[in-house]
Amino acid sequence: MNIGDVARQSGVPAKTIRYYEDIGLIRPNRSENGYRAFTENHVHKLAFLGRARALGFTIEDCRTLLSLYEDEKRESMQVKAVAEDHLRQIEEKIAKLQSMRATLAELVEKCAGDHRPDCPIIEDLSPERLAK
Amino acid sequence: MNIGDVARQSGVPAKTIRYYEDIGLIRPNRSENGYRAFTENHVHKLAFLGRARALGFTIEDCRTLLSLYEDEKRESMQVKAVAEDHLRQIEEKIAKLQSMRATLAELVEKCAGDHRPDCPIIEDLSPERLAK
DNA sequence: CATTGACCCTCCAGTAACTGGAAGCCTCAT
DNA sequence: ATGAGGCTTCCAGTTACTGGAGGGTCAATG
Repeated sequence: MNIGDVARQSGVPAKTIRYYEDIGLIRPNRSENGYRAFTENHVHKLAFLGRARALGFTIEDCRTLLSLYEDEKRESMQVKAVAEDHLRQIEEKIAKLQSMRATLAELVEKCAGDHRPDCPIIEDLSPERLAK
Repeated sequence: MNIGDVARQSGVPAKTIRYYEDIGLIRPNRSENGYRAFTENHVHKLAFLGRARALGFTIEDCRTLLSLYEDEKRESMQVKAVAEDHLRQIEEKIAKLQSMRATLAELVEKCAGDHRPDCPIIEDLSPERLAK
C-alpha cells in the first residue's frame, strides 16, 4: 500500500506518517521505486496513534503505548500508569486555564468597551503597585 | 539599571528579557560597556508583559496590549476585543481538554491496572473496527 | 510514443516562546 | 592579581508537525 491509501484509511496525514517514520514510530518497507510500502498492520498502528494523539498523549507516550499495544505480555498496570499520569497533566492544564478564564472573564465584564481610554483590563495588567 | 536588577524587579527572567528585546517588545539603551541599560519604565513594561503572559496572552497579543497600555488615546473597546478573543480561545481549549479528561477518566477507571494484559485503554485506542 | 495529472520522494524552513549552554568580556572585592 | 559574579553574543534544542521547492514515477489518454 502507498502512503496515500494509508493516510486515507488511518486518518493520519501523509506528511505526518513520514514524520512518524523519521522519529521511528513506524517502519514501513520500501518498494523498488523507492515508495514506502505499508501493510494493514501499519494502518492499524497509525490509527492507534491518531487516537492516542487525539486524547492528547505526547509522542513519547505514544511510543510507549504502541509498544504495549504490540506486547502480548503487557500488564494493564503499565498502560494505566501512563494514562493516569497524562490525566493528571490534563487536569493541571484545565485548572490553569480555568483560573485564567475566571480572571479574564471578570476583567472583560468590567470593561466598558467604549471609546474612552479607561480600562480595567489594562489597569489589572499595569504594575502600579511597584511604583507605590 | 542592569538586566539582573530588572529581572528581579519585574519577575521576568533575564534570558526572556533579552528575547523580548530580540523580538522588539522592549528597546533598552546600551551603556558604554555594552550592557543593556534599563529604566523604571522598562521594569513596568516587563511586569506588564509578565502578567499578560501569565493570563495566557500570546506574544502578539502582548505587543498589541503594550501599545494600548502606552497609548493615552486608546479606546477600551480595543482592549476588550483582544481580551474577549483570547477568552474565547481559552474556553475552546478548556472544552477540548475536558472532553479528553472525560474519556481518559472513564478508561482509567475501567482499567484493572493489574498484571494481566487485558486493558480497556488499549482496546479503546485499537482500531479493531477497521478490520471488521 | 509523448504527455498529463496524480502520486511519490527528499530536503529545508518555519511555527511559539522560550531555555540551556558555550565562549568570552566586565566589575568589584579581596 | 585573582576569583566570583554578572554581562555579552550566538547556537542549538524543545513539541509535533506543516508547507513548499524541486524532482522522480505511474497509469491513462491522444
